[in-house]
Amino acid sequence: MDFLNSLNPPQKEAVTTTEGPIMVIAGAGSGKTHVLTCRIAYMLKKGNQNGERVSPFEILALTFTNKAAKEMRERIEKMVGTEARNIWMGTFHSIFARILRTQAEKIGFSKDFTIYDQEDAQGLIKTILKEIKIDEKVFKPNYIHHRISMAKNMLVTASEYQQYVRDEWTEKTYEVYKIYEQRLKNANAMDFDDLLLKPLELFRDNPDILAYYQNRFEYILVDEYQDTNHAQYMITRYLAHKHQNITVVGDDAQSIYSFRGANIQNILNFNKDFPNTKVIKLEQNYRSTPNILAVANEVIQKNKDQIQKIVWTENKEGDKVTVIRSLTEQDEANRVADIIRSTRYELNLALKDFVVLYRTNAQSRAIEEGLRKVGLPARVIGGMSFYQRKEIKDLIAYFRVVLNDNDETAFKRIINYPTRGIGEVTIEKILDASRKTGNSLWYILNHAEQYLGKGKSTAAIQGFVEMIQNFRDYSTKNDAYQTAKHIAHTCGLFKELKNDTSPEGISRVENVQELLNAIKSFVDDTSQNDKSLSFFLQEVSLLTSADLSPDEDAVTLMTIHTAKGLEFPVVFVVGVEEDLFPSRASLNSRSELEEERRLFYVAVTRAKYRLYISYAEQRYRYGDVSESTASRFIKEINPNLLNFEGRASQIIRKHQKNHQQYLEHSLYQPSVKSFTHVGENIIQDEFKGEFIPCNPGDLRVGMEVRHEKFGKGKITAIDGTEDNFKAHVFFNGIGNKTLLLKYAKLMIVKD
DNA sequence: CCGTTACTCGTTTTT
DNA sequence: CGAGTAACGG
Repeated sequence: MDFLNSLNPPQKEAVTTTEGPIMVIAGAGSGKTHVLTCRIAYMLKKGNQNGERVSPFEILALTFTNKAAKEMRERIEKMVGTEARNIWMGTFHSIFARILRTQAEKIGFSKDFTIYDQEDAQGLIKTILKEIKIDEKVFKPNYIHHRISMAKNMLVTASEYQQYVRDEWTEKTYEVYKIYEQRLKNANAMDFDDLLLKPLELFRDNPDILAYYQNRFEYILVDEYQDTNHAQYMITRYLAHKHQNITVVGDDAQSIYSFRGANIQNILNFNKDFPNTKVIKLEQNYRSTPNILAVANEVIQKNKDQIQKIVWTENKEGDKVTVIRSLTEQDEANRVADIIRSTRYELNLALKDFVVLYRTNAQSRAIEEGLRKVGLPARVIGGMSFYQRKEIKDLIAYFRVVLNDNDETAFKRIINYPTRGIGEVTIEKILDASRKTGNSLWYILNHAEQYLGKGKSTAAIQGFVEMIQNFRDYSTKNDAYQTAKHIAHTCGLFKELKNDTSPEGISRVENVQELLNAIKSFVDDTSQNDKSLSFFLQEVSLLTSADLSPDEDAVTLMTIHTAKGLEFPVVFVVGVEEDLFPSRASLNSRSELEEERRLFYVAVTRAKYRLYISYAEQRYRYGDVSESTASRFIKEINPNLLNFEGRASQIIRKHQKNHQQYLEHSLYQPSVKSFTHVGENIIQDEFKGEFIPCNPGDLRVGMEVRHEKFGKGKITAIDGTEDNFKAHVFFNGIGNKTLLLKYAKLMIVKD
């Protein structure tokens, strides 16, 4: 196994320990993906520890994005060949959507169930609010949806939710939740949360099915475990129950999705559920320079909730981290553009080696504009993704109606788009009739005359019904692409869009064409055997912004959340200002503030060679200017690690003062952590052993040392020459220090 | 029934 | 500022 040589000892252990529960705490840039890849390749090629062959069909690997899965699969394929294609690998959502499709009847759905995205779900909630006359100005649909979603994540069903009702809010949520679930079911639709909930229901009520999957998935791997929610946690627990061969990989310091229900306790409590868990820590970073890492370590150290670990590196020193202060956000964008323009030649980098990261999608505009002005192409990831565009969703709604005649949300979207004389009043009548009689929308539409009488509207409806019927017939005789093309040209959408000759209008036509192309290549894809339109829609509805990656050479712009798991030679983190990052909404609670800090940690650790942290003193908010100040996260960094761009001396002095004040007066306390037992074990490990005196020459990067004054720390780098050896040491709760070995009496910690 | 115009409100982050 | 909604006139 030649690739084992590329692994350090803990990595090797994580790869070759095939049996039993394992938790890998993988610091940023510690080769986590490499380990996962090698681990699977190792099992396939070499078999398990008992010397048995492992088949790819027995491995289930759950990742955070489809892109991560795709990349991992490709890398494994390079190592072991085409059998890699047979591994079950994907996001929780896509894997279980696939399983649900084969088992849908068992839980009262048909296999062509529709997946409702955020917009669909919220739209449905909105109509429910209207129907039961709850003021949507007070009880915001998105907020209600969030509460329902959280409840679902916690496996609280609508009827169980009743016991949590204590005020007006929970009461309304309860009312809506009940109807919402009913309506989803009637529509033969599931929302994102259902894709995790329904499998659990399926397993709970069908022990034979559970047993089947438990047997089948002998080895389970979960990546980004720190961002799994309770439902995902339960799924893995169910599935791993029989074989107990579960490997979870994660980094508590990179847990940034609690707003989506991610539960950090999953990682902290893992070995309660799997008592013989082997904990492996990967702490050597292969990505970033010591300077970048020092900044990251120093900031994250301010968090109370964390598993103690020290990420260190042997990489070359590199440049200091640069802090950029700008007057306005335009100014900020110009500077970023300027730096990219000059650095790309200086460092001989491609444009796609640069990334600009921000806290909120809204910030992308100014940066885009700044880059455009100097002629640098930019690629904005996220925000409104392709499949969320109106014209795309419109066409997809036609597909959905053709496949699933109960899909209420899709019906409402297209019944009068393009306009065909079926107005609001008429639609209301139809919905009303459906609700009153309990008949489906499709049924009412088919018997329009009976419910609405004869008239213009009824004729229009009959025309619509005929059209859909025609599409349905067509779809049974033609493939997905032919069908899609036929629908797009016949439903009037193309005609409607072509009327608009503005640049945006033209781009909309192109987008629709692009969707058709995507379906064509889906049909032509030989590695895919399910070629139905239905399967295409399923795949499409679970795409992430990170999943789309055209390979043009352009500067990448995205949110920090989207950047998780990626790395770039040069990183700009922009808008690092109070009230923006950390977000104003997070200031009320410690845990939310700590999540912001973890987010900052994620941002910083994306950088390989150069990192710029930028803030502007003025920024547009809600259309008018507002003043802003540097984020506390900047002040938490030791100024010795930083370079200040612009009116330097003045700013440095100010910054040093800030930092000093911060250390003296702030809430900052050396880390006395609140740990669970996992954390405690890890801490205890670090405190056992004795100290031995040493000569400067004995010290190596990665060693644990003890300093008289600063206590215990880990060497993150060594430089200087002969007499002047300097060690960069990261001390627990104190941060980075550079020590002259001549003077510092360091002791090696021996275990 | 349809399209235009005036107003309100909001920003976290996304499978 | 811009998206999304309510109100109005054709």
